Amino acid sequence: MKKNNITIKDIANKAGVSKATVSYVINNKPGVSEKIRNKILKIMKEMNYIPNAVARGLAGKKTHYIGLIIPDISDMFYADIIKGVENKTNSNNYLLNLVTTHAEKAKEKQVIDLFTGGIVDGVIIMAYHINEEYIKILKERNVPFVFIDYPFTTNSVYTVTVDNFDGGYKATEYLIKAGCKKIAFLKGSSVAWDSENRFKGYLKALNDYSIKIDDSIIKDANFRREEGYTKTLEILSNKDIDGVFAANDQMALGAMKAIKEKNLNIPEDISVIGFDNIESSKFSEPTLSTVEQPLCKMGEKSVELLLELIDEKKPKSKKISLKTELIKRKSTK
Amino acid sequence: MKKNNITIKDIANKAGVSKATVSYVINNKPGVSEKIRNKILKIMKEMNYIPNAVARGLAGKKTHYIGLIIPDISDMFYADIIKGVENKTNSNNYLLNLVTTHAEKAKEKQVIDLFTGGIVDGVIIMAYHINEEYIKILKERNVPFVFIDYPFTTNSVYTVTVDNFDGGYKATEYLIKAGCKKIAFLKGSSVAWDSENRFKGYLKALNDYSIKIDDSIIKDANFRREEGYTKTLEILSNKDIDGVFAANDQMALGAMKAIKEKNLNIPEDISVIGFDNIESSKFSEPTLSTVEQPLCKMGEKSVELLLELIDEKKPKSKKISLKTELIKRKSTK
DNA sequence: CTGAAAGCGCTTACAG
DNA sequence: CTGAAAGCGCTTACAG
Repeated sequence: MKKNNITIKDIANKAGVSKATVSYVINNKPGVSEKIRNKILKIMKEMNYIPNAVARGLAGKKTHYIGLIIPDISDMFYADIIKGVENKTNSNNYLLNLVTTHAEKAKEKQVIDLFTGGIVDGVIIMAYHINEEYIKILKERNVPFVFIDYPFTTNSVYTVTVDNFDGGYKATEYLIKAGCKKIAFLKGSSVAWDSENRFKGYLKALNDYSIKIDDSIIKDANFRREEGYTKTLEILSNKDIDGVFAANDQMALGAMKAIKEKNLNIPEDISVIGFDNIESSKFSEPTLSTVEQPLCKMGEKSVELLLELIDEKKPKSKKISLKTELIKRKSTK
Repeated sequence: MKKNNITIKDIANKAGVSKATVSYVINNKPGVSEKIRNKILKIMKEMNYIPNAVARGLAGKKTHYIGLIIPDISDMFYADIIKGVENKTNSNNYLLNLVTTHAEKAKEKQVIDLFTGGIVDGVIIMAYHINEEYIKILKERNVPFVFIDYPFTTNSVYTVTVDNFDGGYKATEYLIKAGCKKIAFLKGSSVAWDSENRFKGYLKALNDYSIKIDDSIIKDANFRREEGYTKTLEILSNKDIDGVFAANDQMALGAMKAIKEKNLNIPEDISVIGFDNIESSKFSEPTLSTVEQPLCKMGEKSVELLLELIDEKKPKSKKISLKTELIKRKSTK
C-alpha cells in the first residue's frame, strides 16, 4: 500500500517553520507564539492533516494504546468486562486493542508476546494458561500488565477480582434468613476457583448460622444446566431440602426444572438462587434470584490500575477485590 | 515510561551480523544461510526478543491492525458483528482496534480521523453521522475503509449490508402462506432505513399475493416494546387482524402482550413475527418467530472486503448484501 | 520563542 | 549470502 499522506514536514514547509514547532503545536506544548500557533493550526486543518500515530508512538515511547486479552466476546460475561474496559480506556484518551484467545494456550501466549512488544502501553489480561514462570518473562518486558479475575495465590501480579467468597456467603445467608434450613449446593467444578470460593462462602454462612453441613446435598454439576437438572433430581429423590444454591445460573435453571418436575413449588417448597445474573435468569419461570458480578466495574478498575502503572504511580494494593450484588427475584422467599 | 527493551541491534550484535540480517530472519525472507538463520533464531529465543511492532509499522508501512468503529459493545447486535470481525481479523493475522462511539457525531469523526492517521491498515466503520462530504476527505487519506450496514444510496463507498427488503418479504410471505390475510405492520421509525426496507418487502409481498394494503393497520412504533404494545392495542380496538409483522423483536413482544390482554390466542387468532432474533425472543410466551440477521457473517465479510482493499485487489462489487434467515417458532402457525 | 539534529526500532533497496 | 545506509514520521533535548 502506497501512502503519500501529508506529514509534519509538509505542514512545517507550508507554515515556514521547523518540524519541531509543528510538533509543539500538535502536542499543545508551550514555546510557540500565539500567532504562529494559530497559523499552523489553520494550515493543519486546511490540509486535513492527521499526525501519524505510529510515528508518534515510536518517537514518544507512548502509543496510547491499551491491549485487552480476553477469551471470547459473544459471551455477555466477557462483553460486560470489555465494555467496562472500553469505557475507561476511552475516557482517558487511550485506545483499545482487543484480541480474543478462546482460552487456547498457544493463542494466549502469542498475543501476550505481541502486546508486550511495544505496541501498547499496557496490557489487561484475562487468561487461563499463564503460569508464574511466564509472568517472570513478561515482567522483563517493561510493559505493565494487569490480570482480571485470576487467582494468583502469589502476590506477583496486579489483579482485579470478584469477591466470590463474599458472594457465596451473601447468597447463602439470604436463603437462611428466608427460612431455609437444608440448602443444597451445586458446584461448578472442583478445579474452578470461582466456584470453590463461592462454596467456601456457603460453608462459612452455614457455620455462622449453626447449620450442619450435609455432604450428600453438595454436588458437582460442572456449571452446566443439564447436570444441574440431573444432580438436583438425585438430591430430591433422597433428601428433603428447602433451598438450592447453584454456583451459576445455568445450573440453577436446571435445578428449577427438576424441582418443578417433582411437583414442588418454587419458592414455597424450595428456594433457588444462582450466580451471574445471566439474561435468561430474568425470563425463567419463576424469575431467578441470583448474585450479580460487577463485570463492567471490573473492566473499569483494571484500566484504572493499569493507568497508574503506566504513569508509574505506585498503586496502593496489588489486588482489587470487588463485591457482588444480590438480585432478589421470585425464586426465593 | 522508560523502556530499555532488547532491540534488533542487540540481537545483531550478539549474533555478529547486521540488523538487516536479523530483520530478514524475523520476516522469513530468503537470503540468509540456514546456519546463521538458526543461530539468530536461537538468540532471539534466549533473549526473549519481541520485535517492536510500532517500529515495524513505521518502517514497513503496514501495521497489521484493522480498526473497527462501532456504536456500542454491550448490545448483542453489535457484539455479534464484532465477533465476526474479530474472527476474520485474527485468522488473517491482523489485530483489532476496537472503539465505540455511542453513535455520537463528534466521537465518530474523532475516531475516524484517528484511524485514518496511519495507525491501522484499514478501517471498518459502523456510524450514523458520516456524510458524503466527509467520505471525500477520508478517501484522500489513503487508508481503505468499509462501511457496515449503512445505506449509501450513492455508490461512493464499499459497504456490507443486510438485505432487509428480502427479509421483510420473506416474513410477510411466510405469514401469508400460513393463512394470514390482514397483516398489521409495525414500523421502526420513518427515518430508519432498515425498517423502511423491511416495510417495502412487506408491501411487495402483499402485492404479489394480491392482498390489499390497509394503511390503518400500519403503525409507527419507533422500535420500542412499549409502543409496540400501545399501537397494537389501537389496531385491535378498530380492526380485525390475523397477523402482525413488527420491524423488530421488541415491538413484536409488545404486540404479543397487547394481543394476550385482549384474550386473543397466538398464533391461533393472530400470528406474530418479529425481526432480529434477540435473546428474549427465545423465552417469550409463546416463543417468537422472527427474522435473523447474519450479524457475525456481516462482520466477517467486511473484513474480507477490507483485506482485498488493503492488498490492492479490486473487489468485484462495492456492495455486499447478505440474506436473512427466517426463524420459525410458536408465535406463527 | 524557534530550529537543526539526533534518535525511536525497524525495513528495504543497493552494493558487494 | 551479508552489511552499510537511508528512511519511515514523529519527539525531544539542546543551542541560540
